[in-house]
Amino acid sequence: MPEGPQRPRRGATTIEEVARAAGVSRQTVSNALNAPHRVRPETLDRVTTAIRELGYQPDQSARSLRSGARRTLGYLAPVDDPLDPNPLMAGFLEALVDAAGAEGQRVLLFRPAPPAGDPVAAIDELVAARQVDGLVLADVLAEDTRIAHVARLGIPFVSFGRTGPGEPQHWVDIANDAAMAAVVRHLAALGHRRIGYLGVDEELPWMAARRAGFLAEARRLGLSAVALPGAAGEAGPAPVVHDGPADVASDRPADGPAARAGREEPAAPSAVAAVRALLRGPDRPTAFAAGSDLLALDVYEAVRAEGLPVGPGGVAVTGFHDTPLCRHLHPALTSVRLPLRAIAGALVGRLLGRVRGEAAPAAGLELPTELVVRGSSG
Amino acid sequence: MPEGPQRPRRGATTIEEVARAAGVSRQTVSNALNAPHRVRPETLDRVTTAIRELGYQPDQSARSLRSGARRTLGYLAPVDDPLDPNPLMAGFLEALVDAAGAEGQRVLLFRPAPPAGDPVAAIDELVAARQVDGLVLADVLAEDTRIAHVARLGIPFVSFGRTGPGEPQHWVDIANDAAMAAVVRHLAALGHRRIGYLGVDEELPWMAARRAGFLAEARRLGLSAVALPGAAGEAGPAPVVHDGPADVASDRPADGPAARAGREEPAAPSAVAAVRALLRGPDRPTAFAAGSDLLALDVYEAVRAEGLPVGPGGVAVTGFHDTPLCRHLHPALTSVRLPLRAIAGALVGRLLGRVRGEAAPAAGLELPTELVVRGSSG
DNA sequence: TTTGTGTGTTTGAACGTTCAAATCGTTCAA
DNA sequence: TTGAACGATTTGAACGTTCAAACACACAAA
Repeated sequence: MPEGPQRPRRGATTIEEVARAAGVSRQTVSNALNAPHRVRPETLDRVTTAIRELGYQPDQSARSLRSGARRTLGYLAPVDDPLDPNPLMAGFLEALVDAAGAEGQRVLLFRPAPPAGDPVAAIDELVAARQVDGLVLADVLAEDTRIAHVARLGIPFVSFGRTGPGEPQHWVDIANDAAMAAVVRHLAALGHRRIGYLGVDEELPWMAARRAGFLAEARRLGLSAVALPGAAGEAGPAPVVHDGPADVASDRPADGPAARAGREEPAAPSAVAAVRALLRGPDRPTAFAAGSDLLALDVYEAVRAEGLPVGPGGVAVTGFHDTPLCRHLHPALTSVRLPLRAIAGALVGRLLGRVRGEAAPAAGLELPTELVVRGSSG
Repeated sequence: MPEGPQRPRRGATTIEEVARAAGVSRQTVSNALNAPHRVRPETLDRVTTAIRELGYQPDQSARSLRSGARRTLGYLAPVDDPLDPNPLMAGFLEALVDAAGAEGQRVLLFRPAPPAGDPVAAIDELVAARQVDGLVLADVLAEDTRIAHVARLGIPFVSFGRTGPGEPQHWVDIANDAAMAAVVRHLAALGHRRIGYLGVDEELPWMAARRAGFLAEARRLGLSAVALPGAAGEAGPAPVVHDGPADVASDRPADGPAARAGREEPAAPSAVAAVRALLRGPDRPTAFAAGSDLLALDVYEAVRAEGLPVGPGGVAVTGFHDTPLCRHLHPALTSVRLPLRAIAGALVGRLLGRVRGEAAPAAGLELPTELVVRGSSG
């Protein structure tokens, strides 16, 4: 059973061997790599050739030890509800790794040690061991302890998701409210005059922003709008309703992820029931915007249960995230696509700026989304 | 605008300071950390206290440089079709990071540089820079060039997904065929005698195994079975059909990921059409197993389009992967849950064994799945 | 001729840790 | 009493790189 050659884990080519081969000193090889402009073109050529022929690559540990630069960014994976994971994390991570790679940086993934690990402790370990130059955080909440902690530590960081007004503004985020406003305009352009919104977990900033964006734009356009909390509550608070230019009543659903933790199967039917009730009532909405693609499934179900077709002829439906699910639905689901590559690029750019000690931009960056129109509304 | 204290990136506590504080030498501190049994209990106590009080953690770069151990595992993220990403990658990565963390290892994420990057080159870079002790590969195909390459390099590796018979057997995988056989038994136990299967991308080993497992178990139980290629083809090859103990005809759909690359929207409707045709035909199946949760959506659509209910009373449906989607469908979708934490644990265990130079197990490891029964079949 | 100013290259030291070998006591067998 | 063996600890060196400073040389200005 041949297993390949004895692996030469130790003893890879060093800078010294390259130097000897090129007839120069250690440092010149180092310069050729890190500051080519300091090396005479002819010498550079000789060194480059030697590097190529010997297949040399600097040992990253030695580099880091001496220079202090780790060339690695840490990504703190959010600990989300395994039953309700953030639907875009996989795609975001890919984009992040690509963006980092384009800048010569690697991405180190880490998580609080389960069970119920402390993210702050995980950050401390990584930083104390000097394994990363900077940190990328995601799923940032209002008053997030992680933000306060990394700011105190003084390690460069950025976040996908905006931080509070009193905190450092090193964030990149999508314009959740504007995205939902665009959805409302899209539906209005199709002739819809009474539209509904189905949300969930409204204490999450991005969810709250989507709902707010929906209501604001509907009011601006003089549409009649109904916003449903998607959470399960027997009697529950009254949904936000306003007609025409009336004022918006405020409410907050009582339960969130905390209340739902530990459940085996969520009480999704109540969301369906709420939408059905609306569809049966007077002035039923002719269109529904959902706060996520998965929530749109509940809307589909409610619409069909009421014997109506989903789509422009019946009840139009839109989602959020543009997950692969959208294309597999019938009709395919109109959804909001996030510019993950742009987000990742901006995050990496800003983070490296901070790592290099450049002055930080005074404000966060808000990126636009793209509405992908499909059969469910077009 | 206060920005936190000047960050002390350089100048963190070193082993020397700890040694001084504890009144011992460098090496004793090192021993206390790496080989506590060599240190007298009383001394160990003093050192441990000093470490805690000074908040010392060894610099990972210095450690790696001297000892050669990187304490980091590389995960080569597969470059999958962005329109059809592997649905379990996010969950698998989380499990992998946790399993690695439990062994004191970090996970470094890397990808071939886009566009159209070469995975082999990406591996070479990482290995040449000595940034990882071992590699985890995923989505392994038959005759995968990555496997041959890492075997040749001699770097320890493991794969999620089995390797070919001529290759090293350092893999962990789920029993795709057994999982689908369990689905068939589940449906048979519910009284179904004629069942259908909807697959896609059957040249992928795991998809082929699911299909094969379905057909084999159906035959064993004497059921009548129909397996549909889920791919879009106008006339397409005839689906595999067998009744009772008859022999299985073979076919292969003409197009796969390659043929589908670059498309904006997939031709999913044809899968729906194929299922509908089957449902309209004589001896229509009373149950359908799908090769993934997303494919189950097509089955739902087909069943409803034929005016039948999804569920035990009408046409039973099952999926694969147990994604969050399952719980949001109406009725909720019965699906096959993958033991991601067990897989990750086994992979990390085997990989570290190889890193330490222990003898490799002679064979791969196949882990069982779990059937989660929900409304669509229960 | 001397001095100054670059440009390109080399040399010595250092980064923080662990390895390998040496040292210092103690205990036990000869 | 010697010395062999062991356990606990220390010392010197090394891992492979980059920093900081020194050096060599060419060329222009005084």
